[in-house]
Amino acid sequence: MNALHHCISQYHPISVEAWEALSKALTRVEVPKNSFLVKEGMVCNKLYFLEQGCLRGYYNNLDGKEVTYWFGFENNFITSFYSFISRKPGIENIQTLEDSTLWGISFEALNQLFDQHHDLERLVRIINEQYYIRLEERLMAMQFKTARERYEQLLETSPHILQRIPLGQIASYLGISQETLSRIRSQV
Amino acid sequence: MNALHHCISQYHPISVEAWEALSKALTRVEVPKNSFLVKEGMVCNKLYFLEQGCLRGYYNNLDGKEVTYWFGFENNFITSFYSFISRKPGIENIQTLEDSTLWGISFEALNQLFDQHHDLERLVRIINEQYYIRLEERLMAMQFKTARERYEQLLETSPHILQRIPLGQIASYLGISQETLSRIRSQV
DNA sequence: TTCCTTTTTTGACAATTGTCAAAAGAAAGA
DNA sequence: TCTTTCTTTTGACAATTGTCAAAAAAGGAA
Repeated sequence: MNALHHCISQYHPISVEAWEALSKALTRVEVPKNSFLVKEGMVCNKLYFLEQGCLRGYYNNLDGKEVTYWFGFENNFITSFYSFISRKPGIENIQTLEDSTLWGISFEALNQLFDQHHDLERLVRIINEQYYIRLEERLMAMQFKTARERYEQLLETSPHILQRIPLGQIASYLGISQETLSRIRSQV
Repeated sequence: MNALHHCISQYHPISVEAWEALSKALTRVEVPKNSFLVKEGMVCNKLYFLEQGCLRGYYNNLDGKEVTYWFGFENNFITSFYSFISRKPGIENIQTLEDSTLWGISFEALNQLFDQHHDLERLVRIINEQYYIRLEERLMAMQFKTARERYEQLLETSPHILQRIPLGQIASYLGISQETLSRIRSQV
Protein backbone atom coordinates (compact mmCIF):
# COMPACT_ATOMS: atom_id res chain seq x y z
CA MET A 1 0.00 0.00 0.00
CA ASN A 2 3.04 2.25 0.40
CA ALA A 3 3.50 2.27 -3.34
CA LEU A 4 -0.01 3.65 -3.78
CA HIS A 5 0.52 6.30 -1.12
CA HIS A 6 3.73 7.36 -2.75
CA CYS A 7 2.14 7.39 -6.18
CA ILE A 8 -0.80 9.46 -4.97
CA SER A 9 1.40 12.03 -3.31
CA GLN A 10 3.12 12.67 -6.60
CA TYR A 11 -0.18 13.72 -8.12
CA HIS A 12 -1.79 15.56 -5.19
CA PRO A 13 -1.19 15.13 -1.45
CA ILE A 14 -4.30 14.19 0.51
CA SER A 15 -5.16 14.56 4.16
CA VAL A 16 -4.40 11.84 6.70
CA GLU A 17 -8.12 11.26 7.17
CA ALA A 18 -8.71 10.87 3.47
CA TRP A 19 -5.87 8.40 3.20
CA GLU A 20 -7.16 6.39 6.13
CA ALA A 21 -10.63 6.25 4.66
CA LEU A 22 -9.24 5.25 1.30
CA SER A 23 -7.03 2.53 2.79
CA LYS A 24 -10.02 0.99 4.53
CA ALA A 25 -11.98 0.88 1.30
CA LEU A 26 -9.23 -0.89 -0.63
CA THR A 27 -9.08 -4.62 -1.21
CA ARG A 28 -5.88 -6.40 -2.04
CA VAL A 29 -6.17 -8.60 -5.11
CA GLU A 30 -3.62 -11.17 -6.20
CA VAL A 31 -4.09 -12.56 -9.67
CA PRO A 32 -1.98 -15.23 -11.39
CA LYS A 33 -0.68 -14.77 -14.91
CA ASN A 34 -3.16 -15.05 -17.77
CA SER A 35 -6.27 -14.50 -15.71
CA PHE A 36 -8.93 -11.88 -16.29
CA LEU A 37 -9.75 -8.89 -14.16
CA VAL A 38 -12.47 -7.76 -16.56
CA LYS A 39 -14.25 -9.62 -19.35
CA GLU A 40 -16.18 -8.13 -22.22
CA GLY A 41 -19.91 -7.81 -21.69
CA MET A 42 -19.62 -7.11 -17.96
CA VAL A 43 -19.85 -3.82 -16.13
CA CYS A 44 -16.45 -3.05 -14.64
CA ASN A 45 -17.12 -2.08 -11.07
CA LYS A 46 -13.59 -1.62 -9.81
CA LEU A 47 -10.77 0.81 -10.10
CA TYR A 48 -7.40 -0.80 -9.48
CA PHE A 49 -3.93 0.31 -8.59
CA LEU A 50 -1.28 -2.05 -9.91
CA GLU A 51 1.39 -2.61 -7.29
CA GLN A 52 3.25 -5.44 -8.98
CA GLY A 53 2.87 -7.15 -12.32
CA CYS A 54 1.68 -6.31 -15.75
CA LEU A 55 -1.66 -6.25 -17.59
CA ARG A 56 -3.15 -5.46 -20.93
CA GLY A 57 -6.51 -4.20 -22.14
CA TYR A 58 -7.78 -5.64 -25.38
CA TYR A 59 -10.93 -6.33 -27.29
CA ASN A 60 -11.93 -8.74 -30.02
CA ASN A 61 -12.63 -6.92 -33.25
CA LEU A 62 -15.03 -8.01 -35.97
CA ASP A 63 -12.43 -10.18 -37.71
CA GLY A 64 -11.97 -12.16 -34.51
CA LYS A 65 -8.59 -10.62 -33.85
CA GLU A 66 -7.41 -9.46 -30.47
CA VAL A 67 -6.72 -5.76 -30.45
CA THR A 68 -4.50 -4.58 -27.60
CA TYR A 69 -4.88 -0.92 -26.79
CA TRP A 70 -3.07 -0.43 -23.52
CA PHE A 71 -0.60 -2.00 -21.14
CA GLY A 72 -0.49 -1.47 -17.40
CA PHE A 73 2.64 -1.64 -15.30
CA GLU A 74 3.62 -0.98 -11.70
CA ASN A 75 2.08 2.20 -10.25
CA ASN A 76 -0.54 2.52 -12.96
CA PHE A 77 -4.23 2.91 -12.30
CA ILE A 78 -6.23 0.27 -14.08
CA THR A 79 -9.85 -0.01 -15.03
CA SER A 80 -12.08 -0.50 -18.01
CA PHE A 81 -12.59 3.24 -18.14
CA TYR A 82 -15.65 3.47 -20.34
CA SER A 83 -17.50 0.79 -18.42
CA PHE A 84 -16.43 1.98 -14.96
CA ILE A 85 -17.51 5.55 -15.69
CA SER A 86 -20.67 4.92 -17.69
CA ARG A 87 -21.83 1.89 -15.64
CA LYS A 88 -22.50 0.01 -18.85
CA PRO A 89 -21.08 -3.26 -20.19
CA GLY A 90 -17.86 -2.73 -22.11
CA ILE A 91 -16.15 -4.60 -24.90
CA GLU A 92 -12.86 -4.62 -23.06
CA ASN A 93 -10.95 -7.53 -21.56
CA ILE A 94 -8.28 -6.91 -18.95
CA GLN A 95 -5.80 -9.72 -18.64
CA THR A 96 -2.76 -10.25 -16.45
CA LEU A 97 0.42 -10.85 -18.43
CA GLU A 98 2.34 -11.68 -15.26
CA ASP A 99 1.36 -12.68 -11.73
CA SER A 100 0.03 -9.41 -10.40
CA THR A 101 -0.83 -7.68 -7.15
CA LEU A 102 -3.41 -4.93 -7.17
CA TRP A 103 -5.48 -2.79 -4.84
CA GLY A 104 -9.09 -2.38 -5.83
CA ILE A 105 -11.92 -0.08 -4.88
CA SER A 106 -15.52 -0.30 -6.01
CA PHE A 107 -17.34 2.46 -7.87
CA GLU A 108 -19.78 2.92 -5.01
CA ALA A 109 -17.09 3.08 -2.35
CA LEU A 110 -15.09 5.55 -4.38
CA ASN A 111 -18.05 7.84 -4.86
CA GLN A 112 -18.91 7.68 -1.18
CA LEU A 113 -15.37 8.75 -0.45
CA PHE A 114 -15.77 11.62 -2.90
CA ASP A 115 -18.73 12.87 -0.87
CA GLN A 116 -16.80 12.70 2.37
CA HIS A 117 -13.39 13.87 1.22
CA HIS A 118 -13.23 16.69 -1.24
CA ASP A 119 -9.47 16.30 -1.55
CA LEU A 120 -9.87 12.71 -2.71
CA GLU A 121 -12.11 13.83 -5.52
CA ARG A 122 -9.55 16.47 -6.40
CA LEU A 123 -6.86 13.81 -6.47
CA VAL A 124 -8.86 11.73 -8.90
CA ARG A 125 -9.62 14.77 -11.05
CA ILE A 126 -5.93 15.51 -11.27
CA ILE A 127 -4.99 11.91 -12.03
CA ASN A 128 -7.65 11.82 -14.74
CA GLU A 129 -6.20 14.95 -16.27
CA GLN A 130 -2.72 13.47 -16.39
CA TYR A 131 -4.03 10.30 -18.00
CA TYR A 132 -5.90 12.46 -20.49
CA ILE A 133 -2.68 14.17 -21.50
CA ARG A 134 -0.99 10.81 -22.03
CA LEU A 135 -3.85 9.63 -24.18
CA GLU A 136 -3.68 12.80 -26.22
CA GLU A 137 0.00 12.22 -26.89
CA ARG A 138 -0.71 8.71 -28.01
CA LEU A 139 -3.45 9.86 -30.33
CA MET A 140 -1.17 12.43 -31.90
CA ALA A 141 1.50 9.79 -32.51
CA MET A 142 -1.08 7.50 -34.03
CA GLN A 143 -2.39 10.22 -36.27
CA PHE A 144 0.77 11.73 -37.62
CA LYS A 145 3.66 9.34 -37.24
CA THR A 146 4.71 6.36 -39.33
CA ALA A 147 4.90 2.87 -37.88
CA ARG A 148 8.67 3.18 -37.56
CA GLU A 149 8.43 6.51 -35.76
CA ARG A 150 5.87 5.16 -33.34
CA TYR A 151 8.09 2.18 -32.59
CA GLU A 152 11.10 4.41 -32.02
CA GLN A 153 9.05 6.64 -29.73
CA LEU A 154 8.03 3.57 -27.75
CA LEU A 155 11.66 2.52 -27.50
CA GLU A 156 12.50 5.90 -26.01
CA THR A 157 9.60 6.43 -23.69
CA SER A 158 8.72 2.90 -22.59
CA PRO A 159 11.59 0.52 -23.26
CA HIS A 160 10.32 -1.74 -20.46
CA ILE A 161 7.33 -2.66 -22.63
CA LEU A 162 9.68 -4.29 -25.13
CA GLN A 163 11.14 -6.54 -22.47
CA ARG A 164 7.92 -7.70 -20.89
CA ILE A 165 5.38 -7.99 -23.69
CA PRO A 166 5.17 -10.37 -26.69
CA LEU A 167 5.82 -8.72 -30.05
CA GLY A 168 2.38 -9.42 -31.44
CA GLN A 169 0.73 -7.49 -28.64
CA ILE A 170 3.11 -4.57 -29.03
CA ALA A 171 2.38 -4.47 -32.76
CA SER A 172 -1.32 -4.37 -32.04
CA TYR A 173 -0.77 -1.58 -29.52
CA LEU A 174 1.13 0.38 -32.15
CA GLY A 175 -1.58 -0.25 -34.70
CA ILE A 176 0.57 -2.26 -37.10
CA SER A 177 0.91 -5.90 -38.05
CA GLN A 178 3.31 -8.15 -36.23
CA GLU A 179 5.24 -8.81 -39.44
CA THR A 180 5.77 -5.12 -40.06
CA LEU A 181 7.01 -4.58 -36.52
CA SER A 182 9.37 -7.49 -36.84
CA ARG A 183 10.82 -6.00 -40.02
CA ILE A 184 11.10 -2.53 -38.52
CA ARG A 185 12.90 -3.96 -35.54
CA SER A 186 15.43 -5.81 -37.69
CA GLN A 187 16.34 -2.62 -39.53
CA VAL A 188 16.82 -0.18 -36.65
CA MET B 1 -24.95 31.80 -20.73
CA ASN B 2 -28.10 29.69 -20.80
CA ALA B 3 -26.44 27.32 -23.21
CA LEU B 4 -23.65 26.72 -20.72
CA HIS B 5 -26.03 26.16 -17.86
CA HIS B 6 -28.00 23.70 -19.91
CA CYS B 7 -24.85 21.93 -21.02
CA ILE B 8 -23.54 21.68 -17.46
CA SER B 9 -26.77 20.25 -16.13
CA GLN B 10 -26.52 17.41 -18.60
CA TYR B 11 -23.24 16.37 -17.04
CA HIS B 12 -23.90 17.06 -13.35
CA PRO B 13 -26.31 19.52 -11.77
CA ILE B 14 -24.67 22.07 -9.51
CA SER B 15 -26.05 24.18 -6.69
CA VAL B 16 -27.47 27.65 -7.27
CA GLU B 17 -24.59 29.18 -5.33
CA ALA B 18 -22.00 27.34 -7.40
CA TRP B 19 -23.65 28.48 -10.61
CA GLU B 20 -23.77 32.08 -9.41
CA ALA B 21 -20.12 32.03 -8.46
CA LEU B 22 -19.22 30.46 -11.77
CA SER B 23 -21.25 33.00 -13.75
CA LYS B 24 -19.45 35.84 -12.05
CA ALA B 25 -16.07 34.40 -12.94
CA LEU B 26 -16.89 34.01 -16.63
CA THR B 27 -15.92 36.49 -19.31
CA ARG B 28 -17.70 36.71 -22.61
CA VAL B 29 -15.34 36.60 -25.58
CA GLU B 30 -16.29 37.38 -29.16
CA VAL B 31 -13.75 36.44 -31.76
CA PRO B 32 -13.96 37.01 -35.51
CA LYS B 33 -13.21 34.26 -38.00
CA ASN B 34 -9.58 33.27 -38.48
CA SER B 35 -8.27 34.73 -35.25
CA PHE B 36 -6.34 32.93 -32.57
CA LEU B 37 -7.44 32.08 -29.08
CA VAL B 38 -4.17 30.33 -28.30
CA LYS B 39 -0.84 30.44 -30.07
CA GLU B 40 2.00 27.95 -29.80
CA GLY B 41 4.66 28.81 -27.25
CA MET B 42 2.27 30.45 -24.83
CA VAL B 43 0.77 29.09 -21.64
CA CYS B 44 -2.95 28.70 -22.16
CA ASN B 45 -4.56 30.25 -19.12
CA LYS B 46 -8.21 29.92 -20.04
CA LEU B 47 -10.85 27.29 -20.27
CA TYR B 48 -13.60 28.21 -22.73
CA PHE B 49 -17.12 27.17 -23.41
CA LEU B 50 -18.07 27.65 -27.05
CA GLU B 51 -21.55 29.10 -27.33
CA GLN B 52 -21.57 29.87 -31.02
CA GLY B 53 -19.10 29.25 -33.79
CA CYS B 54 -16.43 26.75 -34.65
CA LEU B 55 -12.73 26.30 -33.87
CA ARG B 56 -9.87 23.97 -34.52
CA GLY B 57 -6.73 22.98 -32.62
CA TYR B 58 -3.65 22.38 -34.69
CA TYR B 59 0.12 22.42 -34.50
CA ASN B 60 2.91 22.83 -37.00
CA ASN B 61 4.85 19.62 -37.39
CA LEU B 62 8.51 19.30 -38.31
CA ASP B 63 7.80 19.38 -42.06
CA GLY B 64 6.09 22.74 -41.65
CA LYS B 65 2.67 21.25 -42.18
CA GLU B 66 -0.37 22.17 -40.16
CA VAL B 67 -1.72 19.20 -38.29
CA THR B 68 -5.30 19.55 -37.12
CA TYR B 69 -6.20 17.33 -34.23
CA TRP B 70 -9.55 18.52 -33.03
CA PHE B 71 -12.53 20.66 -33.93
CA GLY B 72 -14.78 22.49 -31.50
CA PHE B 73 -18.43 23.25 -32.07
CA GLU B 74 -21.32 24.71 -30.11
CA ASN B 75 -21.50 23.47 -26.51
CA ASN B 76 -17.98 22.13 -26.47
CA PHE B 77 -15.41 22.97 -23.84
CA ILE B 78 -12.27 24.34 -25.39
CA THR B 79 -8.74 24.74 -24.14
CA SER B 80 -5.21 23.79 -24.95
CA PHE B 81 -5.50 20.96 -22.49
CA TYR B 82 -1.86 20.07 -21.96
CA SER B 83 -0.86 23.69 -21.47
CA PHE B 84 -3.83 24.63 -19.32
CA ILE B 85 -3.30 21.67 -16.98
CA SER B 86 0.48 21.60 -16.82
CA ARG B 87 0.94 25.39 -16.83
CA LYS B 88 3.62 25.06 -19.48
CA PRO B 89 3.86 26.46 -23.01
CA GLY B 90 2.17 24.22 -25.54
CA ILE B 91 2.68 23.61 -29.24
CA GLU B 92 -0.98 24.07 -29.97
CA ASN B 93 -2.74 26.82 -31.90
CA ILE B 94 -6.45 27.36 -31.45
CA GLN B 95 -8.06 29.19 -34.33
CA THR B 96 -11.61 30.28 -35.02
CA LEU B 97 -13.00 28.88 -38.28
CA GLU B 98 -16.11 31.05 -37.99
CA ASP B 99 -17.02 34.15 -36.00
CA SER B 100 -17.34 32.73 -32.51
CA THR B 101 -18.77 33.55 -29.10
CA LEU B 102 -17.23 31.94 -26.05
CA TRP B 103 -17.26 32.14 -22.27
CA GLY B 104 -13.86 31.98 -20.63
CA ILE B 105 -12.55 31.37 -17.14
CA SER B 106 -8.96 31.61 -15.99
CA PHE B 107 -7.05 28.74 -14.40
CA GLU B 108 -6.73 30.63 -11.13
CA ALA B 109 -10.39 31.56 -10.96
CA LEU B 110 -11.42 28.01 -11.73
CA ASN B 111 -9.22 26.57 -9.01
CA GLN B 112 -10.49 29.09 -6.50
CA LEU B 113 -13.99 27.97 -7.35
CA PHE B 114 -12.94 24.37 -6.81
CA ASP B 115 -11.89 25.27 -3.27
CA GLN B 116 -15.19 26.95 -2.54
CA HIS B 117 -17.58 24.65 -4.36
CA HIS B 118 -16.97 20.95 -4.16
CA ASP B 119 -19.77 20.30 -6.62
CA LEU B 120 -18.07 22.44 -9.26
CA GLU B 121 -14.95 20.34 -8.99
CA ARG B 122 -17.10 17.26 -9.29
CA LEU B 123 -18.70 18.69 -12.42
CA VAL B 124 -15.33 19.22 -14.00
CA ARG B 125 -14.17 15.77 -12.99
CA ILE B 126 -17.21 14.29 -14.68
CA ILE B 127 -16.81 16.39 -17.81
CA ASN B 128 -13.15 15.38 -17.99
CA GLU B 129 -14.16 11.76 -17.79
CA GLN B 130 -16.61 12.09 -20.64
CA TYR B 131 -14.03 13.83 -22.78
CA TYR B 132 -11.58 11.06 -21.91
CA ILE B 133 -14.01 8.46 -23.21
CA ARG B 134 -14.41 10.35 -26.47
CA LEU B 135 -10.67 10.57 -26.89
CA GLU B 136 -10.36 6.86 -26.24
CA GLU B 137 -12.87 6.12 -28.98
CA ARG B 138 -10.97 8.30 -31.37
CA LEU B 139 -7.69 6.58 -30.53
CA MET B 140 -9.24 3.20 -31.14
CA ALA B 141 -10.53 4.29 -34.53
CA MET B 142 -7.13 5.68 -35.41
CA GLN B 143 -5.40 2.51 -34.34
CA PHE B 144 -7.56 -0.12 -35.94
CA LYS B 145 -9.60 1.33 -38.74
CA THR B 146 -8.70 2.12 -42.32
CA ALA B 147 -8.91 5.64 -43.71
CA ARG B 148 -12.20 4.82 -45.41
CA GLU B 149 -13.70 3.40 -42.21
CA ARG B 150 -12.64 6.44 -40.23
CA TYR B 151 -14.24 8.71 -42.81
CA GLU B 152 -17.46 6.73 -42.76
CA GLN B 153 -17.50 6.82 -38.98
CA LEU B 154 -17.11 10.59 -39.11
CA LEU B 155 -19.98 10.78 -41.58
CA GLU B 156 -22.18 8.92 -39.13
CA THR B 157 -21.19 10.52 -35.87
CA SER B 158 -20.33 14.09 -36.89
CA PRO B 159 -21.82 14.91 -40.29
CA HIS B 160 -21.83 18.61 -39.34
CA ILE B 161 -18.04 18.62 -39.51
CA LEU B 162 -18.25 17.87 -43.22
CA GLN B 163 -20.40 20.91 -43.85
CA ARG B 164 -18.40 23.43 -41.89
CA ILE B 165 -14.75 22.49 -42.30
CA PRO B 166 -12.46 22.53 -45.36
CA LEU B 167 -11.50 19.10 -46.68
CA GLY B 168 -7.80 19.52 -46.03
CA GLN B 169 -8.38 20.07 -42.34
CA ILE B 170 -10.71 17.10 -42.10
CA ALA B 171 -8.12 14.91 -43.81
CA SER B 172 -5.52 16.05 -41.32
CA TYR B 173 -7.93 15.32 -38.46
CA LEU B 174 -8.45 11.82 -39.83
CA GLY B 175 -4.72 11.32 -40.20
CA ILE B 176 -4.74 10.97 -44.00
CA SER B 177 -3.73 13.12 -46.95
CA GLN B 178 -6.21 15.45 -48.57
CA GLU B 179 -5.91 13.62 -51.87
CA THR B 180 -6.75 10.29 -50.28
CA LEU B 181 -9.79 11.76 -48.57
CA SER B 182 -10.93 13.32 -51.82
CA ARG B 183 -10.69 9.94 -53.55
CA ILE B 184 -12.47 8.12 -50.74
CA ARG B 185 -15.25 10.65 -50.83
CA SER B 186 -15.75 10.26 -54.58
CA GLN B 187 -16.14 6.50 -54.19
CA VAL B 188 -18.59 6.27 -51.32
C1' DT C 1 -19.90 40.20 -63.83
C1' DT C 2 -14.79 39.45 -63.82
C1' DC C 3 -10.63 38.60 -61.65
C1' DC C 4 -8.12 36.53 -58.05
C1' DT C 5 -7.53 33.33 -54.42
C1' DT C 6 -8.51 29.19 -52.19
C1' DT C 7 -10.16 24.59 -52.22
C1' DT C 8 -10.90 20.23 -54.35
C1' DT C 9 -10.10 16.76 -57.76
C1' DT C 10 -7.41 13.93 -60.83
C1' DG C 11 -3.34 11.41 -62.78
C1' DA C 12 0.99 9.03 -62.41
C1' DC C 13 3.94 6.94 -59.65
C1' DA C 14 6.38 5.65 -55.23
C1' DA C 15 6.52 4.25 -50.50
C1' DT C 16 4.48 2.03 -46.73
C1' DT C 17 2.12 -1.46 -44.71
C1' DG C 18 -0.78 -5.68 -44.76
C1' DT C 19 -1.72 -10.65 -45.76
C1' DC C 20 -0.73 -15.36 -46.26
C1' DA C 21 2.30 -19.12 -45.79
C1' DA C 22 6.24 -21.23 -44.18
C1' DA C 23 10.49 -21.54 -41.62
C1' DA C 24 13.25 -20.58 -37.64
C1' DG C 25 13.79 -19.77 -32.89
C1' DA C 26 12.57 -19.71 -27.99
C1' DA C 27 10.14 -21.21 -24.03
C1' DA C 28 7.67 -24.62 -21.20
C1' DG C 29 6.46 -29.15 -19.66
C1' DA C 30 7.11 -34.20 -19.33
C1' DT D 1 16.93 -34.36 -22.25
C1' DC D 2 13.28 -34.33 -25.85
C1' DT D 3 8.84 -32.89 -27.37
C1' DT D 4 5.35 -29.69 -27.85
C1' DT D 5 3.73 -25.20 -28.11
C1' DC D 6 4.15 -20.46 -28.69
C1' DT D 7 6.63 -16.56 -30.63
C1' DT D 8 9.30 -14.32 -34.09
C1' DT D 9 11.24 -13.89 -38.61
C1' DT D 10 11.33 -14.14 -43.59
C1' DG D 11 9.63 -14.24 -48.46
C1' DA D 12 6.43 -13.10 -52.05
C1' DC D 13 2.96 -10.41 -53.35
C1' DA D 14 -1.17 -7.28 -52.92
C1' DA D 15 -3.59 -3.38 -51.09
C1' DT D 16 -3.53 1.04 -49.13
C1' DT D 17 -1.99 5.44 -48.76
C1' DG D 18 1.28 9.26 -49.77
C1' DT D 19 3.62 12.69 -52.85
C1' DC D 20 4.06 15.82 -56.52
C1' DA D 21 2.15 18.34 -60.19
C1' DA D 22 -1.48 20.13 -62.68
C1' DA D 23 -6.28 20.95 -63.76
C1' DA D 24 -10.86 21.96 -62.35
C1' DA D 25 -14.14 23.94 -59.31
C1' DA D 26 -15.75 27.01 -55.86
C1' DG D 27 -15.78 31.16 -53.24
C1' DG D 28 -14.80 36.27 -52.38
C1' DA D 29 -13.90 40.95 -53.51
C1' DA D 30 -14.05 44.87 -56.49
